[in-house]
Amino acid sequence: MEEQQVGSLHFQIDFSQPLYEQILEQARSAIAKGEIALGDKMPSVRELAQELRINPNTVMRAYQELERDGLTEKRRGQGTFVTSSPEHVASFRTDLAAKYIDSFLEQMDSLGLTWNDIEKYIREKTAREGDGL
Amino acid sequence: MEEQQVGSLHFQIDFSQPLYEQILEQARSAIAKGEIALGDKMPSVRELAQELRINPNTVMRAYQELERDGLTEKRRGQGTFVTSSPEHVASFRTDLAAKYIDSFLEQMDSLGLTWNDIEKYIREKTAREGDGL
Amino acid sequence: MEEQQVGSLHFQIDFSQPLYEQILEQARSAIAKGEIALGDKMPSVRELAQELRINPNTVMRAYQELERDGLTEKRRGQGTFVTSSPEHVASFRTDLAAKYIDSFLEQMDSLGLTWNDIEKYIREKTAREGDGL
Amino acid sequence: MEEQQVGSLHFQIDFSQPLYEQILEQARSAIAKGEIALGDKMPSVRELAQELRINPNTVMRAYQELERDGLTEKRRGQGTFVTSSPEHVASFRTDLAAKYIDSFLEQMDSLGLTWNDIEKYIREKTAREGDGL
DNA sequence: GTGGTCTAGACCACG
DNA sequence: GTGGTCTAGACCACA
Repeated sequence: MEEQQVGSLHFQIDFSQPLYEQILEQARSAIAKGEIALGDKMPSVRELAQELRINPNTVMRAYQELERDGLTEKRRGQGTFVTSSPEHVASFRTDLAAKYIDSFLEQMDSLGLTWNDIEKYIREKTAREGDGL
Repeated sequence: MEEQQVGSLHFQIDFSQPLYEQILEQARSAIAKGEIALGDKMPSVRELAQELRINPNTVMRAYQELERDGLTEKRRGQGTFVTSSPEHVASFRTDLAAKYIDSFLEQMDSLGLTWNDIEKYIREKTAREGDGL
Repeated sequence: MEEQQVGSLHFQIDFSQPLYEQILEQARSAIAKGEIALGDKMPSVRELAQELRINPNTVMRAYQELERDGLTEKRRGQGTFVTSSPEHVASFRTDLAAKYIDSFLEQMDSLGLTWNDIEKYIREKTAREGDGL
Repeated sequence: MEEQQVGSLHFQIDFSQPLYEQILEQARSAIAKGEIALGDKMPSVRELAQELRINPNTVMRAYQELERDGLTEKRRGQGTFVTSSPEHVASFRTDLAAKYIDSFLEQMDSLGLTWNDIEKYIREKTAREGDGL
């Protein structure tokens, strides 16, 4: 239940999953949802490591992956910045979503469930939560 | 692209994922979809290991998990059998599906995608494939 | 001047360039030139680290990059293997070569040299070395 | 895509490479190609730093390197000037070109590519671009 | 045995 | 100050 605010980002990490993956995914999500603006400076590797009380190498690994995905850019001696290209973000989002959806459909198919079954579940779930759960 | 038929089951394994998980999931799938009938005998650990050319311990681990899920039962001196209770299978299927769906919705939400976006993607995909691609 | 033979590979490392890059490039080269056969097992991370007397993490970083390039595959608990797909190797080689050539042509252009100048230099060089230098 | 005109020179810098190297190379290129004439005054360190909005130390480092290469001279109280010796420029160009070519040939060799392969690629590329692409 | 993750702490290049 | 590379050494999951 570690919940941390660092600059305009907030992180929640637990120790049952690789830390660098959690940082990666939460940073990705913040960028994809626009919670951190295009062109903005990310927290520095050291700063983030200190705040989350983890090793800088772990943060760096996540940051390298973000850059490989085209979501951030490093500027020597200045820090890490969110890409200022909306196209990069959009195409990344689309690609990842497609990957997630396809693998989800495979999972469902492996249980013998059809798209109708899924829609039904979602409708029920929405109704339940709409009722104030 | 290793594709193997063992008794009434067929397996497809690749080495970039935990082997025991793949066996587990593919056996689960066969039971959930009725590809192997309720009450039927599963291949023995040794037989399956030999056919797939993997370590028996790896198969064993998958079988233990299946039994813990209530999908199979061991009978002393006879081997491992698919449960003969349709209720077990049904409830397992529902639980797992709910788990998959919830985690999928979380993934989508982390990318800032709504249920409408997902439906649109699916419709397009279905159309594409329906056209004979 | 460290020169090392490890299995069918040989490495030569110096400390004026990132070690992981040197390992990466020399392993790439061995695969591209067929010095290690498709499908063959690479030295394990630990083994290579021990032979080259460097840290396993450094080797691992190079290996991760190789896998990202599609030149190797990891098999859990078994080790790292050269891809068995000749297409992967061929396309990797082509892409990388194109990248090298393009950037070389830019360098030459920045010095105001034309393709003819380059050919002339090469012809002279070949002649010199053919003369037994 | 920062593109800047400073006096008779123009610079294009990105932040994913050492800034001082980019300035060095682009200044070199301008001198080698005669875009700035022999004996001409270079922009002052301060002026260039201001225009490119980078740290003066960074520009200084590039200028020191240029002088070490014999391409420029500092004159007390007057500034930095392009050398007025065509021989200096010519020999520098030849040396650097040789260095580039040799290292390029090594790269190609590490991929198992011969001079013929390279020529073929170049011919195709030229054809493609000649067609008006 | 294999690879994967993480820590602590060092030193370097760049701005 | 920033990120980049490396070491030494620990613990984990998988086969």
